[in-house]
Amino acid sequence: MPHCHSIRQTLRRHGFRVTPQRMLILEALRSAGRHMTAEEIYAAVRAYAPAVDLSTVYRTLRLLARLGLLDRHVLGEGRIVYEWRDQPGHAHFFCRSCREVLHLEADLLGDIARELQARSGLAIEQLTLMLVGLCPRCRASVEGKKDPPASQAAAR
Amino acid sequence: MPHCHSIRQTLRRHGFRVTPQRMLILEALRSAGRHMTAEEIYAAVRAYAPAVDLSTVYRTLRLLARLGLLDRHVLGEGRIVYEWRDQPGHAHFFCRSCREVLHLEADLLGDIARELQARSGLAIEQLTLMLVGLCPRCRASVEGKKDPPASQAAAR
DNA sequence: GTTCATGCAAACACTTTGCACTCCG
DNA sequence: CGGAGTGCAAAGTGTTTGCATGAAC
Repeated sequence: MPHCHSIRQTLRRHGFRVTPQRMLILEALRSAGRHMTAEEIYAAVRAYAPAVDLSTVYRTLRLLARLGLLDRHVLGEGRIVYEWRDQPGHAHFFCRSCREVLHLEADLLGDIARELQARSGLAIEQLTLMLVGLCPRCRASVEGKKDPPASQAAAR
Repeated sequence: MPHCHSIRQTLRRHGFRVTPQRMLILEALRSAGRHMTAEEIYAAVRAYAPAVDLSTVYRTLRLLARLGLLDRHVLGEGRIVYEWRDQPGHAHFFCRSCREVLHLEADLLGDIARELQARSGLAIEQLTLMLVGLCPRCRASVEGKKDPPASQAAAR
């Protein structure tokens, strides 16, 4: 666990305790290397420590997010996910067909933030670009069929 | 009600019925001219028709969003709001201090979508730019104080 | 030893669903 | 009239909270 020490420091510096639960949750996210829902994190942690409670996961995620040790994102359909804070800025793409979530390297995000900040006088601390549509695969599979934009079948 | 006729047409065209509930919900959003949560829409509609049920509001919002008659957005903290589809594209800014939501005119959104679409091969249908930070007013009010990035008090 | 954090269970907010009746077309 | 749409009640999700026990420092 490389960042282990600095994490302990961050917790202690703000007057919080270093508990196995907190370290486990961080480690689960770090080693997964992808975003996870609270439920997924709960499952991952319980593989190591079956006694950990879901409420502890929620409490811990909120704390760690506010300490800046991990990021919280709201995806396409309102699903909330967390991820280890490493990539500086990237966008999430939600495919409405296969329900897959893709990460997009978006060098644009920094530019967008700067641009908006200059224009508006806002202090932008977090920027999330959320996209919904069809991934290349699903796009190809519906190609050819005239897709009815919102047929009765599709709308329910 | 100006758009009234084309709305009826859109519903009929897809085989859905025109009901007072559906028209009331659309009208509530149109006349409000701002985004509203399901609960807010429910309250607004009940002012005119007290018998309308909350489940009908949810069912109708989902239907109308899929027909493209209104937009569904996920805001800063995961709150879901709906709004009358008029502005082509704009971003939401959530101030973490006063919890206000500001609309930003973002001419950039179109450009961003085109850029990403070209690079990635994705079919981008919906693009939401979600910002969190401090609005100019709150920014000014915390100026001077060295704000502790995540003090114990702030973190719980 | 204090105090903070956890596990447990219960409450909570928001959204969806099953069903009989209603009313649009 | 037939079936889509509604109101009602109930269940489902995902998340938060109160409290006594247990762990971190």
